[in-house]
Amino acid sequence: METFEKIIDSSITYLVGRTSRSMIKRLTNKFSDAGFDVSYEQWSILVHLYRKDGQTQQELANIAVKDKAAITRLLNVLEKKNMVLRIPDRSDKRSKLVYLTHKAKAFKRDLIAVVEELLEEADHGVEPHEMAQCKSTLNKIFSNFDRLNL
Amino acid sequence: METFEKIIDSSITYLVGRTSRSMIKRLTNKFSDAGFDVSYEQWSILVHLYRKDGQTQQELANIAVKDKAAITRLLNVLEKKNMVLRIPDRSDKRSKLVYLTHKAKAFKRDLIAVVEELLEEADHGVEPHEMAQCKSTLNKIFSNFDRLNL
DNA sequence: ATAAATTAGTTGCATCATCAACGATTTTAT
DNA sequence: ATAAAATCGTTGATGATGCAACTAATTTAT
Repeated sequence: METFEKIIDSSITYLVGRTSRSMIKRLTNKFSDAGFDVSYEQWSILVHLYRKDGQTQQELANIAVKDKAAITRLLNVLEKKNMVLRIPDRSDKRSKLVYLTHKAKAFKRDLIAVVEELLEEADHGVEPHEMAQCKSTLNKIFSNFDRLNL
Repeated sequence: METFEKIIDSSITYLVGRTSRSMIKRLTNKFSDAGFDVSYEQWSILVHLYRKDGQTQQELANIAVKDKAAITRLLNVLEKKNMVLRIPDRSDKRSKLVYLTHKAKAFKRDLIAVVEELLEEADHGVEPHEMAQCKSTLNKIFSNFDRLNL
């Protein structure tokens, strides 16, 4: 039945979803194989701090596209693992600034190397131009829904 | 710093992940707005039953690309909502066959209509050929990781 | 024919997500 | 100046996920 082809197997929702899950699974395993006790979700916070240390939780929520409650809990985990510190912001007592620990900084190079490896795995059989085109289309689709999710 | 561009904002991992989450969020809201108490995950089971009723839980796990434990729990929820029934398979006592209830069948047309609307929303500003190309690339990337996740 | 391996489904454990409500603080509007 | 609105982070409730261990049933291998 043609309808099901359209809404399942060949739907952009299905294809994006399963691709996302397969990448997350692969990255989880690669971190673990490399000896790091860091989940994909924890990485998705760390990487933003590697780029810019000392952001507020709200800033992290926005950039990581997650709920601020989710950030609170991920940071609880990262704090327990001695990867981050929460420092009250002197100029705005509502906010906390999140900083990487020495331990987290020491992992930086190796974690990034694992992710770069993963990105190369994704490229297999995909021309650079084709990948660029795919990213561009994904950005359009994301924008469509991001706007609708207001 | 060029590295961060590469591994975050413009990485296929990040783009696929956020697109997936924005689509799921949108679909959840659309179901809810249309008056259906059905989550994206529950839909992802129902749709396979709409295509072919009476599948085993293992078949559903394979086709939905989820853990069989996840299927068990989603079916518990769907059963409580009177959307599915689990019938022991007479020819293999280990298996259960999952069937849609009348209630679930009554929702079929409307749920599919909501999803078709969602897919149209995704298309905004994206040429048909461009969308087809994007899906093709996503399939390649999925295959790369699916193989590696063995 | 029977022991060993495999398969189907469930459950416990740990992790993560979203939503709504809340307290504390800051911003804005009058 | 002060009352109302908005913002930041936390918490509780609920739903979902993956992995591993387990039971029951079926296949397979000898």
